Amino acid sequence: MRPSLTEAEIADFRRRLCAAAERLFVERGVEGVTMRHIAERLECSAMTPYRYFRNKDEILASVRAAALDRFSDRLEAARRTFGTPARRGRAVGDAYLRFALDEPDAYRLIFDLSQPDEGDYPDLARAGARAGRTMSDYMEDLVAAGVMEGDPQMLGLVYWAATHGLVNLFMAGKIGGEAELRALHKTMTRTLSRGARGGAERTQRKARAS
Amino acid sequence: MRPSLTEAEIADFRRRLCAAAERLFVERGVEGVTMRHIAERLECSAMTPYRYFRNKDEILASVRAAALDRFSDRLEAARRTFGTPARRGRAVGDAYLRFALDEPDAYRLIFDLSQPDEGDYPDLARAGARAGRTMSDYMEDLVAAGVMEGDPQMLGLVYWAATHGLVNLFMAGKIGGEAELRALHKTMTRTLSRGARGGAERTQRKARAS
DNA sequence: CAAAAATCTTTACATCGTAAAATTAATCCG
DNA sequence: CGGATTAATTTTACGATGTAAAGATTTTTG
Repeated sequence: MRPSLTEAEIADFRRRLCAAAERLFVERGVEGVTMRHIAERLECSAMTPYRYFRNKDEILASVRAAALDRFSDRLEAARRTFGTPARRGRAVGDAYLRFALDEPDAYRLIFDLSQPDEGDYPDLARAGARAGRTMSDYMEDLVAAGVMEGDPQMLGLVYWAATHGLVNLFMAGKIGGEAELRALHKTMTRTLSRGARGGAERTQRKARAS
Repeated sequence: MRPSLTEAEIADFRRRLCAAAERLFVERGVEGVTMRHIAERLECSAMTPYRYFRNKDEILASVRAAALDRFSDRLEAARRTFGTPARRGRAVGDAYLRFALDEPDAYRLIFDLSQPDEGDYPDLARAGARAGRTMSDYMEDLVAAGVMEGDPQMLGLVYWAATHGLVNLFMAGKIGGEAELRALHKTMTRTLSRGARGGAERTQRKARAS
């Protein structure tokens, strides 16, 4: 009988398919990535992808997971920077922004392709969790170094949320140019860390008083 | 000849159509709001809506603009609260969160129905601009009262972005419950205003030194 | 009552995701 | 070599979607 597909063949096809889907996303936007267009790029019929993915959503989840992993790679690389914890912290924040700025397609892909039911796609869940962990690890560094005070995970969420919101506003054209965005982000970072440190000081003062 | 539709008739039909679209969004989610379903609710043919709206996108833009206006109403009502500027400030922040919490459908509607090309829909643009202005006005209050320092519009953007990000994370189930969300938001608000005030103090110190 | 014109409905088309059936291709066994 | 077997792929088909074009309906006016 005809030989079944090798694990490697499957992996290879999946990779090529995801790459095609991503190029389509970049070239034609979200609604340009359709089964039939993907198949066209791969020079196969519209149904062939269904031997490699359950459905379109699984494809999108896979593409998104890959992008999220590239994102996490960048953040983690920044975290391995030499220098004081505070400097490393700044490096991670910068890395976030730099990723959004010089790979805007990947960034948009991560957030535009999101769907309500992430739970059904383990790869995506893993990638999402990893990115989240990277952000809170980064905060943990700062807390350990006494630069910030509070629950690192919480601080990570807030910082991440604020940065993402800023990038969103930038991409929607609500913020002038890259320079303004960078300035805003820097101010925000300073503000957040000063605010958090202020909190620590007050906590100390309170402790001393009692 | 047959009489043309009154301005009032048109407005009425538009209102009913938007209401139907919104109910569909709430009951069946984004992808449940289709031309044919809307028409069914209105007991007319699938093509009738096209006498009142250019296309589906214009309908979505209209629904979204209405929701945005309700949102702005709430924020502006909070801004009219009695008390110190700081108290009013907190009231607006709380109003934002309260809106997201007790009208989650309206909140999701505002952000889920967003599309790349808002420029083609003046109503939506106006509603969006109004909401943005409300946020920066709120910040202006705080700056005028000396609670914060910096460009109000910038502060508004950051605060709005961070709050929105927080709500997003909450709705994605990344934050435990409402209590946790409220706590996070409160911490964030405190952190941001302390940070901003810290910035002001430092600026003063700097000014005195030179 | 016929003409005119505005509203509304019907029909039709391209596109979408994908289920089911039909086809092709590659291996094994006699 | 030549079916038989079975995995991979393609073809065909279906129901939905947004909406263009054509047809039907309704109401006012001469």
